[in-house]
Amino acid sequence: MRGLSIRGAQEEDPPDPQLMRLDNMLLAEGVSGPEKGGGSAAAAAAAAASGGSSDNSIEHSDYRAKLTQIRQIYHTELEKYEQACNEFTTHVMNLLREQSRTRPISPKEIERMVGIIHRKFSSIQMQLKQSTCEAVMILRSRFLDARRKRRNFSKQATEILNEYFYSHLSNPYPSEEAKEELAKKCSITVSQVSNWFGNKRIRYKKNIGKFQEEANLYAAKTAVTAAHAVAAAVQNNQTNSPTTPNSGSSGSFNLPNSGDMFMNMQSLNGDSYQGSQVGANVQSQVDTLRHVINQTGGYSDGLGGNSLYSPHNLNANGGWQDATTPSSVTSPTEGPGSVHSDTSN
DNA sequence: GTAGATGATTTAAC
DNA sequence: GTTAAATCATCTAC
Repeated sequence: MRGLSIRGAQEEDPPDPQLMRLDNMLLAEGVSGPEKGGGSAAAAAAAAASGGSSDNSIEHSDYRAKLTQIRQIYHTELEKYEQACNEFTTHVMNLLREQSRTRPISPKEIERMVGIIHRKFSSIQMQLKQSTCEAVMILRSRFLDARRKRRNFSKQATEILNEYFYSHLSNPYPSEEAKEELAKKCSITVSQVSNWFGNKRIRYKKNIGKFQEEANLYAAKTAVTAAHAVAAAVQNNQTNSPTTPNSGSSGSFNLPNSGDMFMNMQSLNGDSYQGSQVGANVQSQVDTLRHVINQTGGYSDGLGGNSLYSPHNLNANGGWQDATTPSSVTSPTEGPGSVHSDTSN
């Protein structure tokens, strides 16, 4: 009859904070909101976190596809529950209507019954929302956790990074510009470059012997180039004006002021070119050359702890022995802890 | 399946 | 903010 309405019961429902929280989350994740652009915020955040890799869009669409799947399931289930709720309410109302023929039924009693039904169904709905939220959280954490989809860098990228590392072994702290350059060359992000150098430094330091072979490889690889470049630099220095002969594609790595290593190299070779006038790429090549000279002249026992290559790079504390290490007399400006700029212009 | 390699993250120091 | 160091999670070669 007229009194048999379910509206009253719905209006009486106090706003459940837990339910509100779930609703808000589902809305934010694009599960319960408008159809278009669902979960875009989360996907965008995840995309940003993934570091902008080339397969980013694929994973992005994968995320969206899965989110859509969750959304569909949620809506189907929600619809089912609502339908079941309505059907059951109608059924109970019909029963009450029939009963009203035999006994008087007050509107309050009807309201109470409807209230019970709704509470039951809303608790089911709450469970649905909760499990949907959990599903979204799992999906999101899987998508956001970069470690789960770690990809090794390409061989070329690793080579570029290694070349830089071993040719700057005296101070393997690329400046921001150098990092950007390397990132561009390797098609990775600057933070990936930083990560790589962080990992490389610590792993190299921990086991120099293990990396000796690799160091030799990269040193030999660039030895010819270094020899040519140094020769050219010397020639330039003798014949040309003091302008920096810096046309390397790897950017300009200038030597601000000669360090121990560099000075050693000068005496080692007997050459007398000035570090401040030669492009810093030469300095890296000097590193390489020195290593090659040491390696060919020295005896490698495989452990490398006291090899000719490593000790000049690492100080007693395990830090990198650099020309600009604070303990050094020459230049107390740089070293671990500050952004190094052996490539400063 | 496993060991080692490797990229990413976390924590603490600076 | 960057860094070292430890750790995690995944990849890769066997």
